[in-house]
Amino acid sequence: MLDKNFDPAAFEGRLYETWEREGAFAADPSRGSVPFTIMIPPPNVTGSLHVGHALTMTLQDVLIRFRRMQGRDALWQPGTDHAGIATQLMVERELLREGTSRPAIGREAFLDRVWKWKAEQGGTITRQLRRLGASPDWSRERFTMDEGLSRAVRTIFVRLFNDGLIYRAKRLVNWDPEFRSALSDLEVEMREVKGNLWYLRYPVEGTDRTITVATTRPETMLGDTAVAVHPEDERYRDLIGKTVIQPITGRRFPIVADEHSDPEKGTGAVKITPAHDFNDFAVGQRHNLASPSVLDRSACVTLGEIRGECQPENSAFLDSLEGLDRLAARAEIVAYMERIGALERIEPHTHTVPHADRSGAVIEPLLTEQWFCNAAELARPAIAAVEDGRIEFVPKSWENTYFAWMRNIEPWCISRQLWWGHRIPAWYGPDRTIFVAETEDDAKREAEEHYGHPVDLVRDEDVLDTWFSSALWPFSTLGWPDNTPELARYYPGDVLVTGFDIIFFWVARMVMMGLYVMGDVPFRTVMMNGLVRDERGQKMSKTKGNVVDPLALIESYGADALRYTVTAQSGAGRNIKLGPAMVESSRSFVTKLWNAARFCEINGCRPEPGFRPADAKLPLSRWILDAANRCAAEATEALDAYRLSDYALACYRFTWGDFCDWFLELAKPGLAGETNEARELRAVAAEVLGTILRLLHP
RNA sequence: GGGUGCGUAGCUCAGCGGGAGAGCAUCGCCUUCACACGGCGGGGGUCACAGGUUCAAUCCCUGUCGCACCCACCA
Repeated sequence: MLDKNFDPAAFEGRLYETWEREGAFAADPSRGSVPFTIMIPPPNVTGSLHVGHALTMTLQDVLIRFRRMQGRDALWQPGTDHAGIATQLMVERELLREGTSRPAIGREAFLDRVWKWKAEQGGTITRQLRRLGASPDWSRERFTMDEGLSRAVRTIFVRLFNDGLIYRAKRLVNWDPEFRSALSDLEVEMREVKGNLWYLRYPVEGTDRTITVATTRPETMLGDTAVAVHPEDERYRDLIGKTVIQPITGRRFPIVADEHSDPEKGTGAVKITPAHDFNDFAVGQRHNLASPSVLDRSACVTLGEIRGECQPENSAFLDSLEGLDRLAARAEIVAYMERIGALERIEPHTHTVPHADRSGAVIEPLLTEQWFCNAAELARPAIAAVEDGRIEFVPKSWENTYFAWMRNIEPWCISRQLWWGHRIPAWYGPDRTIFVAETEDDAKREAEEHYGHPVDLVRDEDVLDTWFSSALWPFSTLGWPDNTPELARYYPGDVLVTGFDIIFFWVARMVMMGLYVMGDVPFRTVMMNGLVRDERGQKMSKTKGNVVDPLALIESYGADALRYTVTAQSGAGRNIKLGPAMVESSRSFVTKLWNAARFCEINGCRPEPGFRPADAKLPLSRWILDAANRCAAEATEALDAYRLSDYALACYRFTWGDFCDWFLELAKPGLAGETNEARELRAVAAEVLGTILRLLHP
């Protein structure tokens, strides 16, 4: 006898173990059926399950179970990501707590430490996915730093390099001074900050005039190489071409005319610091200006590059700046300018300042040598693939977002000054000639050929952006570069399900790499799911304390209740609101279903081996069977079209409204006994219950 | 500055050219032998606002306001 209240905790774990043990989730290339592939967005290996995962993984699980039930050879490829920056940060913090640090223990020991951390924490997320009831083929689990996947990374790096699509260049990059690494544009987050606008007077040489520039970062004035004014600006027209004298260093540089200057902003005259500002860098290129760096990798003042040009009278002050943090230097410089009467005024000013999304540090644009990927070249076929419909987004409106970014894509900075990640397969000869090869031996051979004799090579210190290996996920997990049966069978995948927050980070780059390496798209449909918010629609964050823990919800209400909630809420690409109240109402549905099954059991409604639905005679039977068919058709249609909430609601309506409230209530009086009618009703009840269970299985 | 999405019952949302809907909440009744995590019944909306197209507009167009998010050069 079933208990009247369903206790999910007692069943879900046991049932899952049986499923997994019996290989119910395993894809089987030797099966004859048509494959159906979903690549899991690999979660951070040391992460834990949050509501966003709960949503996206549930939706994928619904789709994969649906196709599996249809007899397709369904592969849901699981795995985890090494998450370079995030993981390294966590381990570094742990080291700091122990009173040591990453530089102190050295690269090798540090990497050992991260692997150890991974070994300890690595199982958490996959355990939690199991608790959610997700059904990927665990026997094929991969990790982005597995030997196989690492080989894929090296192979593609070499290929892209040989094709001229990866190159090393000295460019202005987003620099995280706290983490001391370059970041890609995507890892930068603009935040509004209250600051000041300092108006600084620069004397114009050979006149008694000054020109006033406004800046939010006075410390960068040390690296100025020009003042720019708009060519049409009447106020400054006569000053164009004249020379200004930097008040602190005494360096001389021209006043140039450039469209970049906006007469409306500040004073209309802007100081140009090519080495520390992206716009200024562009201006510098147009006017052939030098671009001396005055901040080092920790964002501390370094005057090496300009020292020779400075006037000796201020060397005491300049010496005092050397090595100062940028903010300390800012204060000193402002004070100095005020002392010499060159500070016109200070205006409070709110502006958006770039921050590193992980460390939170203020980004300092820095001129450094980095590895870049020519994304524009790779983007061209990737744009075409969406234009001509080989890839379709659901909902379609996301295609515009994709296009907008892809059509204006900037070179992708792929090197990171981290230790945890795929080390760049590049070696340098004694004269800094670069040898890119899959292995050190290959590099040495190339070098020997180049120099005519064996030489010692030094390997590049940097590692690759985490997203570089993620971009290869759709084929690297299937064994590429080897020509495996899996690769032939499961590539390209069918649908990718993910949040729109990583459309550029991941989706776009998978398309680029898939087309470049495989000559075909990595998936045909991209289903975008929304972000999960709290019950009032607010973003969840630890500081607000409104984070909902999916595991707590599972404990209280059961995995099915949570899964049903997120599926029913997941309207096409829109954000979903999630809180205990909603899961609670789903739990009621689960209980309702449980009790319907219990009712059938109590009343002896068991599947009749000889029963055929077409033989049903009673109007009630025929009606419910017909309704069940319609519900099944509706559910299937909704799932085919990726309208998962419609699917969930159709099942809900039929189960509760039609089956429980009408059919079971009306059938009650006639269920008992051995009449033909009673036998038919019992068989129909069992039949329809079976349909419902199958429909709701996903 | 550019762009996207959303504003429909107290809440969450569906509908998207001709009857304003669902679930939850609420109210009333039901101490019924599957389920009170239940059953039956009821109340509740000038479909953000202003114009326009149409025989007809919540639905199409234009504009306004409000909310959210994305992109963008930190003067």
